[in-house]
Amino acid sequence: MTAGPACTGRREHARLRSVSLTHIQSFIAVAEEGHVGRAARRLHLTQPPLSRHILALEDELGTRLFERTRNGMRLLPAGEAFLLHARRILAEVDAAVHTVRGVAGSHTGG
Amino acid sequence: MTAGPACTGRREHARLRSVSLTHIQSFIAVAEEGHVGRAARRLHLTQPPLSRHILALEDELGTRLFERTRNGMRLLPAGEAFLLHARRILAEVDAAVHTVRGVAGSHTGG
DNA sequence: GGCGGTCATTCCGAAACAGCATTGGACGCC
DNA sequence: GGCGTCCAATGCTGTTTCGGAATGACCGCC
Repeated sequence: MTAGPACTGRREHARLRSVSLTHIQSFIAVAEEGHVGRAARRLHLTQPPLSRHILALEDELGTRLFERTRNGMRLLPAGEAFLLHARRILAEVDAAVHTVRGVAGSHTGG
Repeated sequence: MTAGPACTGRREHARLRSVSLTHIQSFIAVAEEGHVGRAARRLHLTQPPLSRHILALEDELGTRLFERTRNGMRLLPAGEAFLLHARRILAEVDAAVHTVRGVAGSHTGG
């Protein structure tokens, strides 16, 4: 038996061991800006870690999300598909936070 | 009052600086198990970090999500509201991964 | 009063992360 | 064709974050 966590005995939510909201945010920024460096500034980050975010995401998904051109990054079809989901995920998180605050407020503050 | 990075100069996706998919996963596990320790085992984790995840989430949301009883953790209304969103978020992530793999496969594998 | 079970806290070592400096590739210019 | 420019990728290092063992605090039970 493997010694690592690869037992797969549990059927939790599959792996999202690596996909993080930070990576998703980074992906969206790069997709919208078309440049890693510019997206980095928008996120108050520097270029190298942002570049690594994208690489990690692509590695996790097993597919290239962007085409590297000499003008920057262009979305590939897989990237465009992911972008739709990515936006929805962040919107869901936003909604979750908002909802909880609303519920809490109505219960504590009337 | 908190003097954090409340500049809000950028109107990105607001803050989700702290809310992470790991925390959401932890929250769901605790909500379903009703015990931090048991949820920890299910996640192949130990109790202290999991306890911290919940505390961090509650801190981030500004509200208690669970009622601490001597028998474990019981969901408060705010927690129940968050649970619905939490499940949807993870499902969205799952769908995103699935979709991207599908798109990539159809483009590379024919 | 001792015991078992629960979550919260403290401390420490390891892994992850961001940033700096640099490299490598592609194109335009002269 | 060599050189400078613009872009992303990589090596390396300091810092931060994170997980885990041990411990504390609380409560019911016997």
